[in-house]
Amino acid sequence: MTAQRRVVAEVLDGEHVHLTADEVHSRAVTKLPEISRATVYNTLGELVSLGEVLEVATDKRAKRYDPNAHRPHHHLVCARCGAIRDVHPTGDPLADLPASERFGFTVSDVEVTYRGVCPNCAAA
Amino acid sequence: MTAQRRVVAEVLDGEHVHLTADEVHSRAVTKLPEISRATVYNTLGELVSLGEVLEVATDKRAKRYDPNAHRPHHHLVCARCGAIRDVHPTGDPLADLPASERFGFTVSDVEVTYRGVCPNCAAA
DNA sequence: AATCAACTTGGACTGAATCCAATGCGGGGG
DNA sequence: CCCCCGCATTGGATTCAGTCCAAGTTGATT
Repeated sequence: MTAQRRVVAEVLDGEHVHLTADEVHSRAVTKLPEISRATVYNTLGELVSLGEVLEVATDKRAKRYDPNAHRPHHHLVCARCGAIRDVHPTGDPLADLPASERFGFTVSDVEVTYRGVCPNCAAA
Repeated sequence: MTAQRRVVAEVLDGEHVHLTADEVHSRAVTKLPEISRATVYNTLGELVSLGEVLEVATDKRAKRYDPNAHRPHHHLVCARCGAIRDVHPTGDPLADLPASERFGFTVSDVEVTYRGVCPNCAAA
């Protein structure tokens, strides 16, 4: 546990939004000016493999990092502005995939992305 | 409708797999050697806005293009090799998102990605 | 045959992410 | 207490996907 990793963890923990790696980096820089982008990427990668943080790839722009890895949830994305909210649907989508549709895969996870237009963009 | 667009459409129609733009391009080149990457991107973009083809962004590598746009379906992705299969779950995930979880969004679409390990990779 | 708009081309450019060689740092053994 | 080794960090170069743009073609219309 180095100063750099602590700073990255703090940034993620501080704001419960979905930051890009570059956003994490620029916030980290304010706390530890000499931290490099490579280290942010490394640390984010480790946090992801530790299961502490989730990668979200809702658009094909930058990946976003979701610190809320422990409570299962899905995402609601605005098609206009890209805003992301965590949502908790009822029901279990995994149960909706019958064995005949699994093609021998060992299915371990499911990711649901709802798309729509947020109130802000709808008003504009 | 130009020769270039016909070729792109043929490539997509020919193999019902999920190709990247570059894969579409290299297949298109075998049929029409002077076709450029830019044209493939343009044409894919148009097909997407016409609703003839779907973009799939399962990982953060290249977008993939799914010619099966007319029958609603979702995707099952192998976490190891990246293979993608179309699947048809039962139930309607849109119905599983209560109004209280919509935060005022006009929700129009939902995309479900199942992740697991395919039989091939499980064997290896 | 002339005109003009739409399409295509290819090369430059951008943004995101990764790679890599060099440097720095910290903790354990002497 | 100091040195040394290994791991972490750095930052610059590189890759990869995708977009942009100015110039060149094509083809439809008249």
